[in-house]
Amino acid sequence: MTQTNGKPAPGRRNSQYQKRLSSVLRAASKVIARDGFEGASVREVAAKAKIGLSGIYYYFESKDELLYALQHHAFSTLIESLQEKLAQLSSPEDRLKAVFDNHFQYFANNMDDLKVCVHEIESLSGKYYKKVLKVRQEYYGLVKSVVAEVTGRKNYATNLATLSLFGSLNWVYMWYDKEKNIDIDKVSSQFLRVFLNGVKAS
Amino acid sequence: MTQTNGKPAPGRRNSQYQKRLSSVLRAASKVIARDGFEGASVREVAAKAKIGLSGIYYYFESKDELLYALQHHAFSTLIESLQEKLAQLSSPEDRLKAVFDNHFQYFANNMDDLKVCVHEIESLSGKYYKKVLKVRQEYYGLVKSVVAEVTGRKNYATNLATLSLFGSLNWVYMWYDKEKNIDIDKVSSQFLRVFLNGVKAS
DNA sequence: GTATAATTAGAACGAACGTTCGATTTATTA
DNA sequence: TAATAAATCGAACGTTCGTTCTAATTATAC
Repeated sequence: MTQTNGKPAPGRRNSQYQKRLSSVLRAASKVIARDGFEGASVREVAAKAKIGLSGIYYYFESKDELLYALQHHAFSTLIESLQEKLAQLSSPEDRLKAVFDNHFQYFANNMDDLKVCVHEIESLSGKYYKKVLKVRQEYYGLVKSVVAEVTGRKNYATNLATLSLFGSLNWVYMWYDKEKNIDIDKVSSQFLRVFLNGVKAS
Repeated sequence: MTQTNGKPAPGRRNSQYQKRLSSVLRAASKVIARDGFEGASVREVAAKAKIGLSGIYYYFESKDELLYALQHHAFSTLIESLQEKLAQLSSPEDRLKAVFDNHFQYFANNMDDLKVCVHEIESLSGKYYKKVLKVRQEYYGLVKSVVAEVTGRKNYATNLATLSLFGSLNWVYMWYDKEKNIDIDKVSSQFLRVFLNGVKAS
């Protein structure tokens, strides 16, 4: 299940195909993160991926599908790695810490992808939007259930707290500065502490 | 100081001029909030404002200046109304409550404007970007000082807490549903409670 | 080595965009 | 009412965009 679209099997040159495809994805991530989806041009993505303009359309049927692939892959990875961490933890507070750490770690290692996920949520429509919405809600549901373990109830307040939490996490790309070598683990711990104390006291 | 640009004085028909101008701003706010700045077309803004395409350029010198006017006005209003509220309060917790309420009230009454402020921060460049950055940082500094009153210190933790707070507030437009008649005051109280308990316990 | 499929390259399309310009209409002044 | 300024309009310009198509190239298979 490494394929993101319905293209015919790429034969034995599979490894070359995959390398090209992921270089296109990496380029797209960079350009879209910098210019926004509407502002990003397929021409520049192609140039950055060292491929012809029309070459993009051998790997993706449209600019939309490119964005879809980026977002879907990022959310899937986030969910997968979070579930792996959660499977080994039982204490609600440890599990909540895993939520924070998982998100921040993914952010630290894939800033452009996460920014594209957060900032271009509404740039898709139709089937692509629906598919991304589904995994996004899956991720949201997962986090919400962990928050509910801490608060002890699945009520409106827990729901709002989760939304507040997502706000905090999703805003990070706006102020985090790679150049400043900020310790992302400390940020995660600090965010966790404030949120945890906040919901426990309520 | 009702003028946002350096246009010549509009004579006695000032009232008509101002009405047109604000109808352009309202239309722009709607369209940009829905389609994003890059995706929004000046043609549709003009249509929604019931003016010719070229008429827009009588009031604004460029699409960029339009966005600048929207953002600068929104931040200025946010700062002004917050300062009015703060001037009458002395208790740190009451003042923090005023920060939440002020932001949520403005959001409730000007959703499109606030969304454009949050979502299109990076859509400007050059002089317009710098000017908006300035008022944005003024607003940030104001909120941060109130948070510092509650925590009792202006350290790194307070700084991070403020960033976390802004994330929560700025994310609201992504999930708030006007149709569902959500009580925005309750949302504000709930967000305040979690944040306040969080920073007090730390 | 020849046929077949996978991949790339280049040129071109129509559409939409922000902006400009000159003419025209509407309002104000005297 | 005549002269002046403010405001609006419609048409057009040049550019960039996403996408398509066909031909060429490269790798695989027999």
